[in-house]
Amino acid sequence: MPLDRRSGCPINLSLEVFGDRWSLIILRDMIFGGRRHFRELLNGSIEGIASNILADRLKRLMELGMLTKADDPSHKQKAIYSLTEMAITLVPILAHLGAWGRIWLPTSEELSIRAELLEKGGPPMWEKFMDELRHEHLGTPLDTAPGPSVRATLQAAYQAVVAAKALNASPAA
Amino acid sequence: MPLDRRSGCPINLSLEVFGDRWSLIILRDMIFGGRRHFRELLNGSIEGIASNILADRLKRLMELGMLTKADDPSHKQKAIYSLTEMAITLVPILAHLGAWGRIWLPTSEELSIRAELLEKGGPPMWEKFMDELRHEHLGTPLDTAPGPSVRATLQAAYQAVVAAKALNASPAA
DNA sequence: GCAACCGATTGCAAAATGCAAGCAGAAGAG
DNA sequence: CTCTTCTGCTTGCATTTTGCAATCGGTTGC
Repeated sequence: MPLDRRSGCPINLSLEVFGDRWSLIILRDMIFGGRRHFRELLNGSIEGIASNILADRLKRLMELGMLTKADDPSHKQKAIYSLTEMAITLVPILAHLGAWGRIWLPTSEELSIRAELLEKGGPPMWEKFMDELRHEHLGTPLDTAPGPSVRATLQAAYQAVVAAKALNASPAA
Repeated sequence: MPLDRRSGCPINLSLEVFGDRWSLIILRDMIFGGRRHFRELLNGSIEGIASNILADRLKRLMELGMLTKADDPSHKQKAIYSLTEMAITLVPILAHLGAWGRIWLPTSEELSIRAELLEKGGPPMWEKFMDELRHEHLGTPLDTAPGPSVRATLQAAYQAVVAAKALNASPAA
């Protein structure tokens, strides 16, 4: 999957970066799922990526400048992956993509609630989320008011839907 | 390339629709380039898609509900492809994608001027463009004021940059 | 009549993907 | 210390997708 520069068109070049089935899934799991380690990404995503593909994509995303890799000080064998600013600025695109998919595709309710919330939150919420990601991955100071993180908010909404569905499936006697 | 529903996540489903190298390029050429025929798409795109891939993708995009196909009354062999509302609502995503690519990737100046203009125009310009596309592809009445179309505006900017570059390359004696 | 053009299709080589197994080394439990 | 588990990642191999070039039956313009 070489970046063979088929043309200098911004859309084409963007597609050469994540116009495949897995790159954006990996970034999604890092951004929204907070995953930082190889195994987390391997076992964590619902879609079930193969380990060789994951290794290849991580390498590729690093070469493209979307990720960096560092040793985890707490474990000599662990590598920790970080998003770069380039990857963090994908948040608005992911938000739009999620919103579009939610409208037009057969999404599952519990998995689309996050997209809905992110859409409703709009650019201010995206900015807050990006600020949090910068803090988490780049070490920059948080300039937003303390409180529940955007990721925690989204995650809580997801859990609430899952719980509600479980309740509906087996209602209290 | 089956839509095998790896998961009901909106982002994942979106990727199963256009998470490949060509689908979005075809849509880009239809949306921004105004191309409606097989040959126009085949020869028109700078990236040079193969005819079998183009045929396959057009079929797939039709099955997904992004395109429709009709006979061209002026030519018994010509088929005319139209965007559906589902495809037209990709405009904001394409605008964001173009803006992102323009910042982070080595785009060429003449090809990125359109992305820049579209970004500067913001949501109002996107809405106007979508309205024009609906008129063109779905036959709905235009509800915007008459005047130069968004596509014509973008195209003119592109031509201006090309002309300026040519002038720079061989300045007047 | 005849070349150019229409939307594709075919055959084939090359590349990407998916799957399962395995690797060396480090950490944790007992 | 030993045994098991976990770490990121690699290997081999079958299947699928892609890219390229040639071609097809039919239509159109001249």
